[in-house]
Amino acid sequence: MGVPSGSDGDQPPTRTVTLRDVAQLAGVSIATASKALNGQPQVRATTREKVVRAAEQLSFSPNTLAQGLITQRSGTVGLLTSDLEGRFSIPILMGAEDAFGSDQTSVFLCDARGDNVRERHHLRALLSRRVDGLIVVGARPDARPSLGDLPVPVIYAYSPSDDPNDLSLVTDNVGGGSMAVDHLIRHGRRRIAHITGDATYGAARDRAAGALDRLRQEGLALAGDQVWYGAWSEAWGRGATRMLLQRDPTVDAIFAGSDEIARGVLDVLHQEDLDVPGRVAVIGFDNWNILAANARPPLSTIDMNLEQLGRLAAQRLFAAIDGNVGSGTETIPPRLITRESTAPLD
Amino acid sequence: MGVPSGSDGDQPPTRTVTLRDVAQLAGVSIATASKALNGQPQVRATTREKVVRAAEQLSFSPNTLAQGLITQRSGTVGLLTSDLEGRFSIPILMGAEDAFGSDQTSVFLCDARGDNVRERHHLRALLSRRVDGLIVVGARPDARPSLGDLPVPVIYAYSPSDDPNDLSLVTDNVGGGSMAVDHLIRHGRRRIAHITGDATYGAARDRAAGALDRLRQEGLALAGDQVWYGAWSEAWGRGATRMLLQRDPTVDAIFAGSDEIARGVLDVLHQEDLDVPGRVAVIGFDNWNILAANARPPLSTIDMNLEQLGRLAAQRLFAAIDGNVGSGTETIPPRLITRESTAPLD
DNA sequence: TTGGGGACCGAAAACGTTTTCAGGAACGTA
DNA sequence: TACGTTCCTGAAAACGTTTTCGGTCCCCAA
Repeated sequence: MGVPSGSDGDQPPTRTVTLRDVAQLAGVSIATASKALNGQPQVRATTREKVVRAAEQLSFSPNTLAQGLITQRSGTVGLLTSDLEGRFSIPILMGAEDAFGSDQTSVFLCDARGDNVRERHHLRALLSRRVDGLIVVGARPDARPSLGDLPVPVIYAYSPSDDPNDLSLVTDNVGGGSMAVDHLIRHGRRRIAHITGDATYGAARDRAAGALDRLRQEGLALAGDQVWYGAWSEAWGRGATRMLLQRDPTVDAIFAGSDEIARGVLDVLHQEDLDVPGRVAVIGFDNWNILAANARPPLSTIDMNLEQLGRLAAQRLFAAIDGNVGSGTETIPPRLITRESTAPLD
Repeated sequence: MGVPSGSDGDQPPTRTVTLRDVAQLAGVSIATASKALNGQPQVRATTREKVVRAAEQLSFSPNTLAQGLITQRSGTVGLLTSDLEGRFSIPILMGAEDAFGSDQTSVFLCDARGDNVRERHHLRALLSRRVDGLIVVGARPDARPSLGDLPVPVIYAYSPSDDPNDLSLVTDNVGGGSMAVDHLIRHGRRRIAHITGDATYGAARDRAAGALDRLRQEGLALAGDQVWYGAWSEAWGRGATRMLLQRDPTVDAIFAGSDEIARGVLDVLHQEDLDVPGRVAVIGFDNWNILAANARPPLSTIDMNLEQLGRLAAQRLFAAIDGNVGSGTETIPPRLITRESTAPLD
């Protein structure tokens, strides 16, 4: 277990091959070797060929540190997230990584764990590494303090910056809420209730606002007479549903503020022998696959398009690096995922 | 939305401050400035003070690219994961990031998405960036092809390398399986069944092996007469439980191969009005918090200590970078999480 | 007064690239 | 033959550090 051992082929400490080696093997100067490999036009086709072959033969790989030093572009960006643990950072991060990966930029991942001093520490490190830009991914969709003026462009994702001069990308919770309710209405539901999470989250209030808005347009009242704010948990979903059924047994659809809550809702509806979606339709929020797709029945839900948000953040960052800095808040539209927990009332 | 706008204070294009500026302000040479800031002894206390003050005043931050160029250490490592999406990579990644973050090393995150050519592409990029080492995080706990001889040390995490000369860190599935069954036995259970996932996963077979082993020690037979291999899904948990109850109604404990499966098991037990844990105890695997902690009742489970695995990977990589390269396979012990789905039979 | 030695400092080389610019070769034209 | 072009190549500077090594200054003992 972990036995120290010299690497297998204990070669004479093979210096990493440099451009000089390539040039030498190709019989040209370092300058032309560089130009040949970078596709500069002012080099004869035959010499370029020679150089390329030499580079391949030595399996040369240019030292990006050196390149970055002179071009003043490191080809790296920082991804500063406040909680890796949370399920929201990950898709954003995937989208961003994907968008960058197809370019030549590499991504530094930093997790501040919601700690401010850790964030500043990582920030220092990233700037010291001369990243070309950075994306700040928040933990919850409420505004966060701006990092202020930095020598590189910054994009805020998920949590918007509190400074309107920064560029922030956020999900559309109002739109999502109204989209969920719209879906239920289209399926003929009239007695629609809303159970959601912690009211201190802007996301909870926004989704509720969107839902109420859509109901009002239709001239409908909220079943259960109130928005059931509580916690982002399955247990709250169960508890609220019991109370709701007691207060208003005529409910025929429940919009849950998260898939977790929706799971709790489903659980109690089963206990009460209320058929889903025959008797009561249920729609969740987040499209957290493990919860939504495996529910019984599989859960219709609103997808916030987080991966797209991540990709867009990457694109906006590129633009900013190229000088097109933007500002303000851009909103990503959500997407309805229909599964079997919602169906037309017949 | 995204209106291009020059940055607020349109300062005269503020060149990033370099060591030369610090030296100049402090009235010393670049050399002494460097030595002063790096805590080299051969510099008078008063001059060091001057330099430090100048550096602060200009908020100097050393260019790590330049440093890396000459010290031949970039202070970066690559984290090459095959699927970010999967829930197993994340905790490992968190552990590693944490361990590195407390050091001065930054982490390049690369997601190969299970694609081989993407993996090679990222590998090239990382080597070009002169990372000091890298950690390869697999998607499933079966062996994966070695990356072969690289100019930097490599640690394989979760998925071991198929080359025994590499150093791999893996979870202990056999131990986990036996730990789960042991827990059930200690609670007086005698009719223990095992429902698990896809038999092509080494993890499934290993956990089953550990479970059977422990049963054999106790002279017990498996309830249901077989290991119920199937899929890593809630649906399979439900289906298998129904079959199991039909075949052997005397079962008093179920060891599920994953928390997802366990959720399905719980669901059917509730439908059948079999009290958990009064009548049947249930234990899961993975300690996937969202599923386990929110189950009804909260689910006892086996935690694979993935975060610790990530941290250990970071430590081993450090050691390797410092010349202490290891080889072979190191196993991380699992941990029992007891919640309310298991209890003594009375 | 001289010499030795310690403490401190700075000039310069080095890391591996890119880019500028001067110049050589080859060629066509007057 | 002389000259202007065009095409290609290479010397050298630059990027921002670290590190080596020789040098200066000062102090103290002989």
